[in-house]
Amino acid sequence: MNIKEVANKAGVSITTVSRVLNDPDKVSEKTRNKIMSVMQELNYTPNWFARNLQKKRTNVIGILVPDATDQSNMGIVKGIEKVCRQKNCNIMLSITEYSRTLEEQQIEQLISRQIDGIILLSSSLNSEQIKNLRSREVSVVLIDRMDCVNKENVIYTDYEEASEAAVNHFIEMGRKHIAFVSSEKPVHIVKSKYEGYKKALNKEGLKTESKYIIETENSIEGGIIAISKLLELKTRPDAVFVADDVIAFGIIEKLREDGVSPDEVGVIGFNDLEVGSVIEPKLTTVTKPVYRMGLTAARLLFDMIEDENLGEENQAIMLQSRLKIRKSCGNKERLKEIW
Amino acid sequence: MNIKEVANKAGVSITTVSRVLNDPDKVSEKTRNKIMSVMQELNYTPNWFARNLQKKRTNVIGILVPDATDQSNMGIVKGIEKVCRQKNCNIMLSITEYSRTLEEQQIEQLISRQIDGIILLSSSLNSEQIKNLRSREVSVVLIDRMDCVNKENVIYTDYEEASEAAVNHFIEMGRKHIAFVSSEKPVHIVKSKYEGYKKALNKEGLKTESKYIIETENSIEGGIIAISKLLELKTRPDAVFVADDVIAFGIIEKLREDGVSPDEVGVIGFNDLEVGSVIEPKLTTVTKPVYRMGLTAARLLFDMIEDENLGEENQAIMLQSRLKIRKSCGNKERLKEIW
DNA sequence: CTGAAAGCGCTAACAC
DNA sequence: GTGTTAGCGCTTTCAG
Repeated sequence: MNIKEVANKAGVSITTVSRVLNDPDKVSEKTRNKIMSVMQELNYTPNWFARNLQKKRTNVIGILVPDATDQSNMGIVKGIEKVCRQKNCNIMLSITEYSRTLEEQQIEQLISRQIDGIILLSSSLNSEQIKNLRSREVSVVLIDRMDCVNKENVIYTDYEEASEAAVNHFIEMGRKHIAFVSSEKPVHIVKSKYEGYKKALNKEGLKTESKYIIETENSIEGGIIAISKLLELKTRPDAVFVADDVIAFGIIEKLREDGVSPDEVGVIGFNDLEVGSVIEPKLTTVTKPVYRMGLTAARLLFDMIEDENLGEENQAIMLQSRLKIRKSCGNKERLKEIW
Repeated sequence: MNIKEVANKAGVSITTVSRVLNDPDKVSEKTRNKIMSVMQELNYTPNWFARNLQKKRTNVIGILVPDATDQSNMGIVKGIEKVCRQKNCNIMLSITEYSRTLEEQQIEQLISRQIDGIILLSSSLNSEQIKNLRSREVSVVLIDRMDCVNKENVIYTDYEEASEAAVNHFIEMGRKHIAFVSSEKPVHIVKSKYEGYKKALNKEGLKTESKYIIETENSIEGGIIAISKLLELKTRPDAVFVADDVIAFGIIEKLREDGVSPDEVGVIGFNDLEVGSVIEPKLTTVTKPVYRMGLTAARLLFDMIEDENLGEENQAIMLQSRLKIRKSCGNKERLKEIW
């Protein structure tokens, strides 16, 4: 089923058929109607490939996520999708499993498919590789690569500040031994959070102690393992700042089972996953505006795709995170709680 | 940058260049190396559209999910992606928001992009529409459309049986007033679960009572609202079978806050989300083999794409769900608990 | 307002 | 082993 058959059946040239597809106004209403009904009848769909052969844009963008079951990642994807739908654009989704090699391959694949642009979530590429992407014919927007600010287009959250605020909250409550628990990846996010943690401690003249810095798996199980180690220390921590709510869930559970109250060991998580409000004690956490990050990233990308000039200058956009105080941190007054 | 330039620079014809791309063996090693180095140098990527213009397959499949932040959905997608990666196939992801209209549009879009196949998660289309898809040139696999068994290719879980088993468990424990809480969508899943619930009751000569059947939003909040209604009844239920863990989380929370123990009101959820093991009391739930469903669906789809004959006969594949007994249902013995 | 014809970049017979 | 050539289905000048 192609344009030729439609043209034949309608008794016109293929040019005219093509026109009703691209410039309907330039065809008389009569012929247009005729052609359209023939299209219907023949169940005709224009061949996308033939079409794109002449055009520059494909109306497809790629999204690379490390993990498709990560709630935060998918919240971002949801935001991106929203914008794509308005733009009549399709999404190619690739999963990188936090592996640089996989990510490289997937990017090559996507580029070879002539996508218009690509959004990288917590990319594992080094900045050199990211820079090289600019020589290819795709627009690129990074999410959560704070190290590329000023060099690339990037959307991120003020992880460092937010983390500092969280740890500060512990300090204000008089906690002295504050632990930091995170997964290994994504590197840049973890690093920022750690910096914020360190900053808060240093401001108060406290030192980071390696025994209080735990790296674990990004899962509930990982949290249980991490807190178990911490509880075995001679000097237990009296607070734990956790880089991801999922890990915090495990920590909270273990603490509850061991009968350790938030007064003894406070916990603050990160990302504000919905279930944090259901566990006991309810999780104090730092919000991450995932949906908005997705929207913003997609809009930035389309700005670049649609306006060559905008592609030239890099734009870094920082969105805000804030502390959401609930019970798990041990705060009794909860003056700040508005949730 | 096209094949011609490469050919010129390498001093060969475009055919030879094309051959190193498609049939490297048919080119002498010398020329092949020469051409490949020129490709590198020129940073050449073959034009995907020109290529697919002659070929039948595009190596892209579409996946339609109602909600990208639903853990179960994305677990399935992960399984599909695994297979796609092996097959060197890309995924176009579309989100339907449980809307039939949106779904129709997205499918049209995808088909117009000449995808090889499409996997529909909890589709909202009616069976007529699904049937019509067969006249288009895409292979289709449905997930969770039990009503289409024997008529289409579908992967599903024995929701009905599993639900019956869950409700039976309540009955065995002596519960008399068992409520059923679910969201409105996805219709077919909810229906199956309800059937299982009904079956279990009827077997024991119990009747379903409309006051115990609650439809709510698929969220924690929805769960809170639902259980609140139930608690207000003159005759409170002594057990609640919930169609989705997310709703169950809300229910558990409300019950805990109100000081209602699992002995008074037991709860069993569905889907086995990871956090179910962290809340208090730990959630008894029914597993859903999401990852395996994804794998299976993708393999079925590729079988059809790769082997015309297999496309003819429909295949329905049912995977198993089972009850995972923890504390929330009020089971004291927990003999069956192996988790 | 409509049509003829020249490609878009690549593949696939078919020669040499 | 390599090149010539005819399309794939569509868009887009350029004439009429």
